[in-house]
Amino acid sequence: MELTDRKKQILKIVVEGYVATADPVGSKAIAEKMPGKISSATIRNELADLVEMGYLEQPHTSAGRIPSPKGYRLYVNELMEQHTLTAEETDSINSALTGKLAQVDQVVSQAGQMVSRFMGYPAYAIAEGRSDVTVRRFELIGVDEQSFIAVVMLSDSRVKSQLMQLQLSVDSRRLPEMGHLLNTHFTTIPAQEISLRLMNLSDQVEGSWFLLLHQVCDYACELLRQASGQSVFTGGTSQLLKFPEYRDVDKAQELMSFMVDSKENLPVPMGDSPMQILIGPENVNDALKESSVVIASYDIGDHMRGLVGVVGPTRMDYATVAARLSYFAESLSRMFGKPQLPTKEETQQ
Amino acid sequence: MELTDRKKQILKIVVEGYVATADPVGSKAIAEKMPGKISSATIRNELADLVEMGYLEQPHTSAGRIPSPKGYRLYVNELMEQHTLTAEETDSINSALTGKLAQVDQVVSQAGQMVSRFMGYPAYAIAEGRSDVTVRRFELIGVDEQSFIAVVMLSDSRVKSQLMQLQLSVDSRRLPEMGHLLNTHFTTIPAQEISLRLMNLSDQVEGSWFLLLHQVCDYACELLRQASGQSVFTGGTSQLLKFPEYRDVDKAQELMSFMVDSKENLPVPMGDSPMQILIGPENVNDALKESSVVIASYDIGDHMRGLVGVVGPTRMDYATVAARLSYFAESLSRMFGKPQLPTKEETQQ
DNA sequence: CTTTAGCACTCTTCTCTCTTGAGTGCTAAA
DNA sequence: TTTAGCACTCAAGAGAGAAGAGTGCTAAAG
Repeated sequence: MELTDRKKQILKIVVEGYVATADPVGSKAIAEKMPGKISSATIRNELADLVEMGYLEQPHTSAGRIPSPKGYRLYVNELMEQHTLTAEETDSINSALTGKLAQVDQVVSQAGQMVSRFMGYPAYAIAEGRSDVTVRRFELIGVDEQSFIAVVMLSDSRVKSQLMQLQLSVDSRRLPEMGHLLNTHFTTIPAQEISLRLMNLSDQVEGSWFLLLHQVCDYACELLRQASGQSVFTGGTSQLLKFPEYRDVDKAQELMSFMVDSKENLPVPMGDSPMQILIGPENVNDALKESSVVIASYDIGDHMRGLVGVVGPTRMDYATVAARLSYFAESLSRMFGKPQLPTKEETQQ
Repeated sequence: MELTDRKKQILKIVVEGYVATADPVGSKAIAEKMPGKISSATIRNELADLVEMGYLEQPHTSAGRIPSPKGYRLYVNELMEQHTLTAEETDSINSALTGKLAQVDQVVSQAGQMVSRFMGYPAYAIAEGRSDVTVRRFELIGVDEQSFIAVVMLSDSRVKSQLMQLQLSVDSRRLPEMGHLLNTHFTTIPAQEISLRLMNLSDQVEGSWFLLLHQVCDYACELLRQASGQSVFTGGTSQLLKFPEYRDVDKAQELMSFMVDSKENLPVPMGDSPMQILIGPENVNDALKESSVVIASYDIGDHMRGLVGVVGPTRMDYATVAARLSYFAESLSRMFGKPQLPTKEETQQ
């Protein structure tokens, strides 16, 4: 059977009607929205075809039609009109972002909540870890006889620091020397290597100083470990409850606790496309089989990517969500996409 | 009318029965749990008295009784038996805490979720800000011709650092000099003062270096601002849905969005008691009038306090929650209560 | 004066049935 | 191929009846 233009148009009306009201759409309502005068009977014939082809479903014999996942997919791929953002929409995204631009880390952890607020759906943000992060530089700053600050600069240009106690009172004038030792032996190597080399040094450095090195190296390893693990932040899960498809408390809780407790299993985009839409059963994870996810990725620093995703019922306003989310992701790319340190090439010019 | 021991005992049975099952408790069930043989008719007489006195309520004429807020209050004040934690309970709290002890900031932000997990109720954590935090020390570390690291040590012993770009290429050998300038002019003073003094310096320092000072001072002011504002973290709000009193999606959403969007209004303890229980209408906030809150506070650093709270239906297992929460708070006090830097007195001994 | 047994009464909850109305599928004519 | 007409289906809502838990009251017993 052929998928005529008229069939497509009917499908589009059904999707948009159902997205707007959550009620199955009947032939009469469709007839009114179709250009030209077509009777509801004709529409019914077409609807029957669309059901047969798998683009629509009927909840029961005497209800209107609702889109099937396949129907949504066709809608998203071909029928959906580009939603152009209003000034209001872009403004509210911009203003929220400009306030918080301080630190990359913070933005990622807040992105989930921000996205959720703008989209009106639960959302999440993932910063993918990189296993190739190393320490670029150590710095030790003496504070008093019993404490010092360890500053660690990572190869992804993030800087972390922590106050540390000295177990034994030692002459802080030797701190620069220890810093030098750290910089010569423990930079640009992976975490496992750090532990190894530290062991080798245990003979060459006297006890109390070795403890200091140990403390700093532990801290560095912890940072590298954190950098290599991906971090996931969810936000606005309670927005789920406003959708009729989650009025059933058990369904709502299933998805909510999935988003909170099994964050790590939230979908990440396959391939390189900057925006991806997963509809209902297209999701691998059981908890999402009746929901849809829209994902957009953005650049962080040099070669890193982060992603933001929106979760909702399959009856999601894909056009609006996709437009807003991609704008949001582009904004983040614009803010953090450029390397934070100028590269060698740029410096030379 | 007198509140006899027997009446109290009946009240206790009603509270504990209702807390366990969420069903109104009938006279027959009570009679079976009472020591000695007392008929259900006698119990009914007592129940009628307890209702008259305001300790119990009946949802409708032919249902059992449920405790009123006043009844819960009496239970909490007098009747509740101290719940002693099992080894399992303490172990799981300890093990979760020991893993994350790295940084105070992180613990506060994760405490909400951790508490929620252990209690089985939604929870929150607040770190109260202090307005008297100042910068104790600045440190500038050159990275390359166009960037440096600003390290700021605050008077509450926290250390923060950030990578900064230089607008103009300047000789980084003068960085220590700038650091010295910052340390002599901008430490131990409040944020407003920093802005003021910076203005005064604008003449004395040449343009590009002034920009650098500006950048660092802005960062410091932002940190002080953050330190003075209180931060609130909620966790496990989706746990609400498992309680029958929140099966009504609208009620659930009201409380959930209150906990997420109006975090700042979550109750803080009055007075000095380390543990506080607010039952139903005792809560000031409308959104909490039908819920209860258990709050415990703990020490951070020298003279600071943080707090953790649990939110749930008035039908809450107060004995268990109180015991676990106070243990949790005590553990945090133990970990962070001691000043992170030894005080002068300790050093001199 | 307190406790108890007995019994009618109340009120929720569950189930079953009936009604209503939206929407369909099919047929036959245009 | 389109349309009008009509019988049919099914969910949702309203009522009615039955079941069951628990009460309140009364009168007798301790």
